[in-house]
Amino acid sequence: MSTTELGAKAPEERRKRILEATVAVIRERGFAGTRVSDIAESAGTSQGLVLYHFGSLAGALTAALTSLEDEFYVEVDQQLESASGPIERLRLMGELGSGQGPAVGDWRLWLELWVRALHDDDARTARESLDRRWRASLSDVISEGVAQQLFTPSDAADSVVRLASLMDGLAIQLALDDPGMSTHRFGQLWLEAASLELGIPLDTLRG
Amino acid sequence: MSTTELGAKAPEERRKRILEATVAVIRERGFAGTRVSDIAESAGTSQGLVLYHFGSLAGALTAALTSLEDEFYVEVDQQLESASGPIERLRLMGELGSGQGPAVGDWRLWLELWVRALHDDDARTARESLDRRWRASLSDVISEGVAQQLFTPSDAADSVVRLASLMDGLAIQLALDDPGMSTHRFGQLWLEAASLELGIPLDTLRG
DNA sequence: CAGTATCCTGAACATGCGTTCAGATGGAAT
DNA sequence: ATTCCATCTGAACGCATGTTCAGGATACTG
Repeated sequence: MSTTELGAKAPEERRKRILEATVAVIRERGFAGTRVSDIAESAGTSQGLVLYHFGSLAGALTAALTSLEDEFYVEVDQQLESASGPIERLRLMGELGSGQGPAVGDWRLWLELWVRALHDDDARTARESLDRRWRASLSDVISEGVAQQLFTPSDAADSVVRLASLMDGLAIQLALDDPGMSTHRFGQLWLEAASLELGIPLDTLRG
Repeated sequence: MSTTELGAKAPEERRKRILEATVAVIRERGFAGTRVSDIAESAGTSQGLVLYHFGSLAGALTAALTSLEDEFYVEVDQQLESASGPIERLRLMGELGSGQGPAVGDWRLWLELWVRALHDDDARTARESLDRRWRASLSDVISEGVAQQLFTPSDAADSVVRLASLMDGLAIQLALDDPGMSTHRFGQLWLEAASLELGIPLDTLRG
């Protein structure tokens, strides 16, 4: 019997813990405010180990970034599969964005990512691919709706960009706790925009 | 005759130079990346003087923030007065946002401000008041259009929030040089949204 | 002209933080 | 049992950077 009960995969467990801790700290203190000691403390290990696994602070931050990316993809796809029909999928995307449903993650992380993308290339490509992916999903839903003659956008591509951008813009207020913004109002406003953009009666969309 | 040709206001000139330098450095390196030495170098003075005038790095950053706020107010009001009629004013706001006209400032600064607002109270209140002010201007323009029966939004308040948020969202892509986004497309997309929201024929809006 | 307050500088100081490193620990292989 | 390698720790190192400070220069004042 070994003295540890963690089994053979202890090191990788540890690595994963550090990764999660890194994300947690970034969420709290932002990319710029995250220190190696914060990560170590949050993960319950030494600073040395963080550097051992990721080489440097920047390495840990980048690793956290891609880990986040993966989570995002998995969660969005999983959620979208669970819905049937373009109307319901559209509603779901509104909820995913507003964070009502099982949240994709805190919008504050996205703000942090955007700013980091201004100065860091890894962040730039990560955010670009996340955005592209999200817009692709939205585009798919809209195409589906158009094919079923439920949606009648005057220009589907433009509507995709606008609806995605609107979500980002609303997200800023949500992330900053702007008075007058709430997850409920977020969802409301976004669905109304979708109704306008895609020519769907609001009642239909609200169900 | 004094040996300097700067006149009596030399100290305040100097202070102003430092303020402008601070804004410039923030624009380049972000809030988090701005160092006292950067400001001093950019302003052509010593580190000591920066601290002498603003007490601390944080003080300089905050001062730059409020200075930015003032500039914004002045420029927006000045621009909006130059336009006549709600349609033209709306078009102007689109241009102001996209940075085509005399730019309000780089959108990257706004991104920086948003993220700083996550962790710093001065930034939080600054950005909130900037946002409120901008939305108030937009709201005024829309009210004017409604009064003249040019605009027919189903809910003016909601349209204000959506159009302002859409601008923020588009701005992110512009700030990050997203492929597929440009100042021209920014203005295009935003005006189309305004057309949808306010029930204005596109031809009218495009002039 | 003398005195004083304001403005400004460059160097010194203190500290926080990323990184390095010498070794401890423990399991696997021989 | 001995060796070896991966894993992990805590301390030490060194650098970057915000802040302090002693003093010089300049401009007002009486």
